[in-house]
Amino acid sequence: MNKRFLQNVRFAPANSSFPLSLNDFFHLKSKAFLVHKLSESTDLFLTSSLQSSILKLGFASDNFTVNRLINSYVKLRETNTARKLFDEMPEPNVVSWTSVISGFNDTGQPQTALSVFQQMHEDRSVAPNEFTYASVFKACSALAESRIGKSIHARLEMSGRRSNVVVSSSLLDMYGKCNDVETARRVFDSMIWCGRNVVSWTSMITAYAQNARGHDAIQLFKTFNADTLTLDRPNQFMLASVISACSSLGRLQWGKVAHGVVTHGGYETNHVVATSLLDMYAKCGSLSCAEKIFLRICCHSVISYTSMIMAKAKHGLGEAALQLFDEMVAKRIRPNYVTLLGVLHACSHSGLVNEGLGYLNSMVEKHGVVPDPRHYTCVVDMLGRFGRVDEAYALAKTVEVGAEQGALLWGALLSAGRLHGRVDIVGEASKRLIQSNQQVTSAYVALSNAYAVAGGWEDSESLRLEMRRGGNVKERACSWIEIKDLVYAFHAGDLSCDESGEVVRFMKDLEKRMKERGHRGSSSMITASSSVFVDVDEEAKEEIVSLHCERLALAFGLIHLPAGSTIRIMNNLRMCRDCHEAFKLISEIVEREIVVRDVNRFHCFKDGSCTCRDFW
DNA sequence: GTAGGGTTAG
Repeated sequence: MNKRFLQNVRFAPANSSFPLSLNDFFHLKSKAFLVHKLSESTDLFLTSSLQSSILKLGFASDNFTVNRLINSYVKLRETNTARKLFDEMPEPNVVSWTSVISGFNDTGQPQTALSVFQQMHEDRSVAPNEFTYASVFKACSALAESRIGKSIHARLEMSGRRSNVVVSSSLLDMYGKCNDVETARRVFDSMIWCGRNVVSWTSMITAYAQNARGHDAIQLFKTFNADTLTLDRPNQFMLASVISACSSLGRLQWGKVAHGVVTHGGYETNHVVATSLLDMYAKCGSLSCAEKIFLRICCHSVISYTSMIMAKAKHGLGEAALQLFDEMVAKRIRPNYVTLLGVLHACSHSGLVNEGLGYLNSMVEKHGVVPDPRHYTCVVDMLGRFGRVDEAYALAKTVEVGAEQGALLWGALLSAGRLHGRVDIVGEASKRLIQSNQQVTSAYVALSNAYAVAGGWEDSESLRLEMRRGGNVKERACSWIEIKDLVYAFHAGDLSCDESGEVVRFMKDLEKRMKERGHRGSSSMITASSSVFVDVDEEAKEEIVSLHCERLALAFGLIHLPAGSTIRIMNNLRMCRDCHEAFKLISEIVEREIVVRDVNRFHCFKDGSCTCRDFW
């Protein structure tokens, strides 16, 4: 062996599992061998050793070899070294540019990826190819940056370059992530010319699922399965998105069917699929199934723990959620901002107010998570629910917030003011919402009612007039219940079900029993029940606390309530400060376990006729 | 040689 050559190769420490055999050293002069080793390298020490050889052997000016070296560093997430090599290239080619762009994407630096693309555009010496465009659209997706994405899309169209399935998939994914579902669909439809594969179908299903178009997502999944042109079968990516669509619709039966497909396809052990199933069961009211899935996950992540914490929190099991959080921290799984939102949510929905404040104040110090407006909104909501409205207001005023997140913050305060009859707080929150052009209709209605309650009828009337002139029409709130595999919908103000009969009798009985137990919020149940014509109650109906449908239907079946009544009771119970206590009591009355589910995120469906059978 | 899709909040 050439002694001088060996001096150029850095050797690994004695205890390292260095991936070059003695035999390999005899081939180190060969460019093909170096390139081959680079593509295999999963070891920074090996890649840097190979780099030394490349330099010494005079391959530094060879684009092909240097590109391989750049790719090797990119795979090792050493983007700074990759960038340095790139910057030193006298004439980088399109692969060099694209490798660097894709490297920044893969290491969570999409902004830098876009700036490299911009530099490439200004440089003008090399034209981007399909690979470059696919990487750039991916960067735009990560940033949800539709303005830049659209201009690059236009540049691609003008270049006359034919799009392929990968470029089009990344393009439609970008539009989906930027909430432009219609353009995403147009791209998907245009793909009939370049062909579609399981990735493009998944991207479109995901675009629907992530943009509150769950029915369209499921419809497209059905079309995919019926499509005779594709030989692809649903894989773990597609199933995770379909399950997410079922969650967003709150359709337990569809979710169960999707679970069947998961089991049939052998994807139950995939942790992303399992997490989406967990979330689906929790959102569709079946906490016990969610827990079963959670216990089966062998390799837990921050997301699986966060989903389970959130599930318990939403089902009113605050202490169990906090216990799970402790377990997660003990396992050294680092919580993120969503986990802390779950923890605060747990405190908020279980009356653990001081604990919640403690978590908010120690987030940075203990978990390294800086509270953002969403965390403050959760705490404002928590303080407001438990009557500490002034503290909630004081906290809200300290939060620096944009219009969109401000709507949530001041919306939470508005609810608190309304719940506790604080006209001043309702007025303040409503004004802020109207000024920032957010939730204007809700704010007008709340403010008008607040004036009316305080006796300011003229102010109230003039506000209503102003609201009508501005064309602000209140959308009708809608709730629904799934019994077996059929869905029944009920609109606010719809009096088709017997309001004054069995529902009110049931509520009065519940109120009596709660008073006997010393609970104080019960009077608002009947107030809400009997004031369905007042706008403030219409507002309240948008913030629905729902019950586990199937069990509840069975439960209420025992006391012969019509199916629609359950929805009325749910809406009325939402007004009750001790609603979890009320649920417990109902469980005892009907001798069935009842699980609470929060359907705030769900969207009004239009088609109640779909059943499990025509889904699959 | 380089490229695309999935799960967690409100």
